[in-house]
Formats: sequence, C-alpha cells, structure tokens
Amino acid sequence: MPRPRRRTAPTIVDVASASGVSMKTVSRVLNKEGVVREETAAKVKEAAAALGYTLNLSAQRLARGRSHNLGILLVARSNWQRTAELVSGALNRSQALGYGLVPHVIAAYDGAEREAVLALKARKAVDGLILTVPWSENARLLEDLAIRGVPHVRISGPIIPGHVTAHSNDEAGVYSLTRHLLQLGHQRISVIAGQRFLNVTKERFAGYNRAMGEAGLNPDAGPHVFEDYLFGTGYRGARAVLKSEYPPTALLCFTDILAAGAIRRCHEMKIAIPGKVSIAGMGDSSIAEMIWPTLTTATVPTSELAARAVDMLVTNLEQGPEAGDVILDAPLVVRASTGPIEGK
Amino acid sequence: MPRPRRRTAPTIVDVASASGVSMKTVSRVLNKEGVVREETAAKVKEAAAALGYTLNLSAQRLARGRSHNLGILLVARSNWQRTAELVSGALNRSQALGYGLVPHVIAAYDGAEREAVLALKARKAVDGLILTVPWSENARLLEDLAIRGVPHVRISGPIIPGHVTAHSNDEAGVYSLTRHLLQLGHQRISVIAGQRFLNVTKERFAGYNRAMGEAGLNPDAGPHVFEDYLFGTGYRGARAVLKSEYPPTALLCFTDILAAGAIRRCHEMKIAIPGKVSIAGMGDSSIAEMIWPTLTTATVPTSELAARAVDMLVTNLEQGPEAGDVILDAPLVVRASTGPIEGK
DNA sequence: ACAAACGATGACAACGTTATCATTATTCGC
DNA sequence: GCGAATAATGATAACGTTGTCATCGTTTGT
Repeated sequence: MPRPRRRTAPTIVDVASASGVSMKTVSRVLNKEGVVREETAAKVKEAAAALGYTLNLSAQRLARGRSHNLGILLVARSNWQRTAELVSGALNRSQALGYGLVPHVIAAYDGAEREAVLALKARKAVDGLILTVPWSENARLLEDLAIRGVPHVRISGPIIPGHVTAHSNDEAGVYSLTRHLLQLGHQRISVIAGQRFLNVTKERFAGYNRAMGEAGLNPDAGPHVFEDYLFGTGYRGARAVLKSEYPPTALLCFTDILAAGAIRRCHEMKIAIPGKVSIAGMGDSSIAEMIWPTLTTATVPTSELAARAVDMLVTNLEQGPEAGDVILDAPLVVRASTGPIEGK
Repeated sequence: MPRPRRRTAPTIVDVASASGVSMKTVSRVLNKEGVVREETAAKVKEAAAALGYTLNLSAQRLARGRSHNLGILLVARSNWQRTAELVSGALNRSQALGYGLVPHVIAAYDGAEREAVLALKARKAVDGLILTVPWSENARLLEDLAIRGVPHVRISGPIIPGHVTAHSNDEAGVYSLTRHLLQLGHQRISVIAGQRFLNVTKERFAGYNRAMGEAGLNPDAGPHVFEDYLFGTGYRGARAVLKSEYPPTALLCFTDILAAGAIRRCHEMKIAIPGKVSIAGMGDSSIAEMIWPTLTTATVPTSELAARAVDMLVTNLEQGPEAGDVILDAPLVVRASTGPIEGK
C-alpha cells in the first residue's frame, strides 16, 4: 500500500498542475533550458512564485547524479591563518558559482581517513576535491584519485602532469626576499623552515640558493633549521641559530608564522630588530602587519589561489578536463623588520 | 520507453541479488536496525564488501528528507582568527557525528542574501544552522528561522527564550581582567571595543562596569573607543586615547585583535608596555602568544563553543527540541602585557 | 495441539527531480 | 495549400534509497 503523502513543500508537480503544463515543462523553465515558449514560461514562473516553490536539492542531485558540492581537503593542526584564507577564498568563489563547499580535515592519509576521503566522492557527497598542502603532494592520494577518476585540483605542490595545480611562484618570491637581504649587506642569512621533503620547502629553498649563488655565497653555510611550519619552530629555531658559533645577521623564515616566532624570541633575548638581526617572512598572512616590527615578506595570494582552484575544478566538472595550471606571483613587500647591518 | 541503465556503481539492489535477500533487508543491515538475523546480516555484509558497495548519499537524503549537513553562518570581513576557530571547532565535531559542515558567508541579512540563507534549509542543503556573531543576534533572522521552523543554535548572543545558545561568560571574563588591572594599581582604564549595539560589547562592558563600580571608580570616565572589532580600530583607537587630555594607564581591549593593534601603535609611539601602559585583550585567539609583549587576556573557548553548538543542534535534530543553553567560563590568563604602574 | 504472539523478511510505493522518446502544434518551402 | 521540417510539450521511467504494511515461519501459552 502506498505511503501516505505527508504535508510537505510544493513540488514541481504542484507547480505543473497549477499552471496547467506538465512537470517536465516546469523543469525546463526552472532550468532555463530555453526551448519553452515565453508565455508558457511566464505562466510557470508565476505559479512557482505564487506557491512559494523551492527546489529540493536532494532530488535534483539524485536525478542528476551530481552533488553540486566541492570538497576541500585540509590538514589538522596547521596554520589557521592560512587555512582560513584558503577556505574563505574557495568559499566565496564556490558560493558565486552555485556550489557548496564541504571542508574535510584529516591528520593522515591512511586507514579510516583514507576511506573517508574516497567515500566523499563515491558516496556523492562532493563532485570533486581541492587539495591543499600537504595533501596536494601526497603521492598515494594523488594516485588513488587518478585511478578512481575523482576530479581534483591542487593548491601548490610540484608540477605533475595530469594533476591540475594552482600555485604561486615561491621560488621567485624567496629569491627576491634573499636579494633584498643581500642588498642590505647581509651575508650570513639563516633559513628557518618546515619539513625538508615538502615541495614548498624545496621550492623556497631553491630561490634562496639561487640568490646566494649569484652573490657568490655558500647557501649551505647555515646554520639553518628545518622542522615544521608551526610558531614554536620559529620561536625555538631563532634561539638555536642566534646562539650558534657563527650567528647570522638575518633570518629568512619560510612562513610568516615562523617569523613571528623568531621575532618574539628576539624580543625576549633583547636583540634589536632590525638593528642586530633582520627578519623576513614569507606568505604575507594578515599577521605580518599585526606584529612589531611589521614584517618584510613576499605576498603569497593564498585566497586568490583557492579561488582559482575552484574555478578550474568547476570548469573541469562542467566542461570536461582542461590542462593549464595557474601560476601567480609572490611579490616582495618591504616593511620594518629588515634593515642594514648596524654600524656598517 | 525506459532510460537505459548506465554503467554505474553497485546499489543495494545489486547487493540484494548477490546475497539472495530483498533490498529492504540490505538497507536494514547497512543501517544497523538490528532486527536482522545474524547470519543473514553477515551474508549481506560480505556481498556488499565484495561488490565494493557505497551508499549514495543523494538517494538517502531524498528518501529520508534530511541532508545530514549542518550550515554555519559567518560574516564577511571579520576576524579570520576567530572564524577559523569557529569553523574548525564545528567541523571536528560534526565530522565525528557524521554530518557535513557547509559554511556560508554573508555580508548582510537582506535581499538576495536573506533568500540564500533561507533557501539553505528550504532546498534541503542543510538540516539546521549554526549562527555566529553578529547573525546570532540579528532579530530579523531569528524571527525568520522561528517562523519557518528552521532548527538552529547560536554561538554567543543575548539569551532569548526559544533560541538555544552556546556562550561564554564574557561578563565575568572582563570583570576579572578589570580586577586584575585594578589590583596592579591602574585607575584610568580605557576601553577599546566594537559596535556598542552588539550584545558581546554590552556584556563585556557590563563586566568592566561591575569591577570599576566595586572599586568606587566611574566607569564612564573614559576615554573609550567604540567602533568595530577590526585591527585598525585598536591601532587608531590607542593613539586617540593616549593622546587625549587625561590619558589612561591601561587599555582594556575587548578583542585580542584590537589589543594587537593597540600594541603595535604603542611600539610605534615608543611607549613602553607594560612600563607606561598596560594592555589587556579578550578572547585568547592564538595571536595572543605570537605578539610581543605576550598578551594578558581572558580565554574564550571559541572552538569548544562551536563544538558544543554542533552537539546541541544534532541533539535537537535527532531527539527533538531541547532547552538548556551552555555557558562556558572565560578564565583570566596573565601574560607580559600588563604590569604595575611605573614608579609607583 | 492449536491459537496467538512474535521475529524475520519481502513487495512495492514514495521521495522530487531529470532524461528519453513520442506526440502534438507550428512554420516553412514551393 | 499541402507535405515536410521544426518547435513546443507531454507521458513515463529512472535515479537509489527508506517507509509502510503484509506475509511467512517459529515460538509461546494453555
């Protein structure tokens, strides 16, 4: 026996009978397929408005086989500043394009978490995925997605054919930062950075290497610190480096958060910035202007990157695969934390 | 004529025929309804695993009439630190409870944006909404939600019967901050805050009033600044207040971001902290430990609040309306930005 | 031993949309 | 003005799940 129809919101069937056409015609009008006669369309729209009709997304999704949701894969325990910029950039764009954004946070790509990620697409919770560091360079994940044909776009990460990427020119950004420090007269420039195996680290270090090499200096002289990209590393790293046998006159931190940590440590150690040590960051998260001295850095357009990633993913979904990666500049921004060596 | 069945993922029908039971039984097993004989259940599970069956969420959502998604309503151009904490707190909890979280950002509650918010529920994109400041105290929105019976939980905001809220005891937090400053010997304490009409502002100011009143001081003496909750207000407000006719010896900022702005300004004006001026914040966003001097503040457990809000919303959805609001403490954390008046 | 209660399972409609193909108006060419 | 092409619309299945009720065995109570 049929399930009794419960009192519910008006559907296209209601709109259809109210306007004297078939439900398919209503569907055509609402989806702007454009093959309907204008006066019919007007009648339908009027009826829909009068009844207060609203689309049922679940039904549409089932019928269409697509969810109109994008997933963005984030990592647990990371820099919230950056995460917020990523999400807000992606959110604005996807909202504008009529897609929902479903953030998903995992701490590792393994076991249950791996299943959860792959289920997102298999269960039609999302149509495609946006990958952020470090997932954008996780070989196993990329392989899984490729095998299962899950549409995805990466934000940063090494260029890999077949995996579309939106990234910033970090090498050039760090190159210009290093040049800036060299021009101020610094020769011993320590790097404070995160995990060495990450592509971001490699790219940024390459920029440093290039500038140092061009100046005839040994980029490996150090002392350098490679740990992770959290505040504490900048905080601890600065001390380690400045207490070393040959302390640097400048610190080049591969993230603004690291630089903030280094700066706080210098304050505690009563080391003048930039009088005794110059400190530069990278990334220009909003914190760069909130600390003192304000931070010299290179602007990575994080939210712009996220927006571009959404664009590319949606294009991919709606018009089929497309190749072209996006590369944005990371221009130098000189503020108060860098300066010439004192007494020179 | 029937639409030709396209090659697609296995469904419960496939699992049913593979295990020799009806699709309804498969559904029962997968939903752990628990009325199925164990050996039947085992057979079904085995078949499902062998076929690599995955649930189609869209179908489930249509059949159940619920989306298993929660919406979180955010405001454009606000403190990203706080936003990130809110989203991450809510996300962790909702992920754990099997719900997706769909953030939605609006700049005003009007016209198209109002429609978009109400459509979220009407179109079944979400089952309920989490409201953050200032939407949690937007009377028009609250009314709309009540009329349409949209389940929602607020994070902060004035207590209103019928609108469940998770909030922190800001009044007490600011009270203890003020007491802390008074005990250090400060008598002229300026407040730097955001919009006066916001409930957060009122609550926090009430805490300040209470402490000042108990100390026999005039809380309205000022000078105070009420503008908005962005960095620039702290930055500009500090200067205005410190250059005024009767400059304060302490600044009580109603947000850590405001305090960061005030601190940066003091550095620029070469005013020693806490030697000449003590500065306190409120909220303990992670920035409090990143700036120098580190910030005395009261800890508002933002992500915990968001998690609780999710809990309450899900309880509401699954077990029907429940009353009890949640109130969490905002304990004082003394760091380096406050101290006794110099030379006293 | 037999009716009644119970436990497990199945048949089939329903959820609200879109897709396919057929059918019915309309316009065009000559 | 008449067949052919074309434009507009409709009937009905399909998407993949859950809900309702019926049915079929199996115990249970007396």
